[in-house]
Amino acid sequence: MASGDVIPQSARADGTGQDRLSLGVAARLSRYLQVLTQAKKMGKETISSQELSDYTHVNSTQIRRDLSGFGKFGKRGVGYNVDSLVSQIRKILRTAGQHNIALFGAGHLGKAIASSDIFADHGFRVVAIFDSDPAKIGEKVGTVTVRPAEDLKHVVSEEDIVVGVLAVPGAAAQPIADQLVEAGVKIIFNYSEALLQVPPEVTVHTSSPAVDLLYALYFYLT
Amino acid sequence: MASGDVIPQSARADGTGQDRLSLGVAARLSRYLQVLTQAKKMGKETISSQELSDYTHVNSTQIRRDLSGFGKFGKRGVGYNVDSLVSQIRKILRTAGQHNIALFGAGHLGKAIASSDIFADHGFRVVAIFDSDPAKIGEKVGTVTVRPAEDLKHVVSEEDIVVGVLAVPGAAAQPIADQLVEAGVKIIFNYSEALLQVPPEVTVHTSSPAVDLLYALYFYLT
DNA sequence: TAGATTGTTAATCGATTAACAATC
DNA sequence: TAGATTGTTAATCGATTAACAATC
Repeated sequence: MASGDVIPQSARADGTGQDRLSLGVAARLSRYLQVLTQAKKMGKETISSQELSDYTHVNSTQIRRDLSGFGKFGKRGVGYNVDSLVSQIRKILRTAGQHNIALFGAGHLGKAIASSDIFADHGFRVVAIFDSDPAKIGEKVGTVTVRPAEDLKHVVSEEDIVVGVLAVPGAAAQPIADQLVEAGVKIIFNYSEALLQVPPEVTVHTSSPAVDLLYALYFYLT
Repeated sequence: MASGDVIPQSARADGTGQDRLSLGVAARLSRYLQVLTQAKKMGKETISSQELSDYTHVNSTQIRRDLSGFGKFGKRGVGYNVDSLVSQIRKILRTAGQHNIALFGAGHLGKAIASSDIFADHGFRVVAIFDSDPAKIGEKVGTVTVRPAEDLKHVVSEEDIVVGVLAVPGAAAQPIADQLVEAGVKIIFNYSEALLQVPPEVTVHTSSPAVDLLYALYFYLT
């Protein structure tokens, strides 16, 4: 009834191929990738499982285990080569390519997202920005021009967009989600606080910084 | 060496009291809280474990299990009362009160955060905003005036701030994190892509929307 | 009552960790 | 060589799930 869940099958993390990764392995590999991407920017050439552990809060044994399931990527006594580990993980996650995303909402949040490196670093490109406020149409955000909501369907198919990002107020989120679904978007990234109703084949990820904060606070308070 | 990790002890989720919750239970309870808060806004009075499951992507049996460890909060055949479940979970997470947060960076992202309900809904109040750009000092963001970085230490102790939120470019993040640590902040919420080095008693949470997206994409692509 | 949903059990599966030989 | 760190094993612990009696 609600957001389309990701239904994983049992997975073998042994690198033998066709099976899906388990939810946990896929999530952790994504996190390693984030740290590695950043480590690369900082000019780091190798990284140990212990360093990765410090940054991801994942046990170092588990990191070595996760990685060794797909090959012998490390050098004993040295660690992992950052560059080659990045490409290995990208290959495993099959996210080596470029992916186009559409952003909805050209307010402060939308502008922050469009101008940040966060998505760009991982191969996501904001190729279209929409807003329902006529005053914002035509405005430039970075190199992209804000378009009216009516263009959505057309742009989604034209530009091969699979991810829609909602940077709008909670009250506006559901109607836009409906439009995205109708236009064929399969992944919705929801930055509003609204709970979205979508068909089961669509995945909704709701960003929840306050939830993360509550969680961090619990361990601080106890 | 890196971000301070949260080191949980073994926990009994049986409501008998003093022990810490496990990482998993605390994380899930936080997510239930987010959904319940939103459901309440939408005027919902009761909610079933199945509905909670639809929105959180957590198995409904596990939700009932998580909750029943602390008491019999539900009514068979009916579900859980939203209001009372919110206060029960707040009690369990010991986050029933107000918490003050300091925000660093008055750019698009900072403004988006300060004006959103996301933190406010969960009892977090942005009581101070800092920026290192002299041009921004004195500017109003919502009801809060942007202050110079020099005020940081003074404000943190004055206003009883435990959480610092970084909404600054990656290159600026580490020096500000250092200042926050020096001022006594114990939880840093990092919206930049930088990897932060902090002492072990400080918890860093790095927001990683692109990582979440990579992860969602993997399951879409396979 | 009939239908729905909780609370709980029992069985399984995956995550986690310590330890250490292999080896760079 | 000596030190460091991987790759891997084995043992444990917690998460997950199906199933169903209890009961609203």
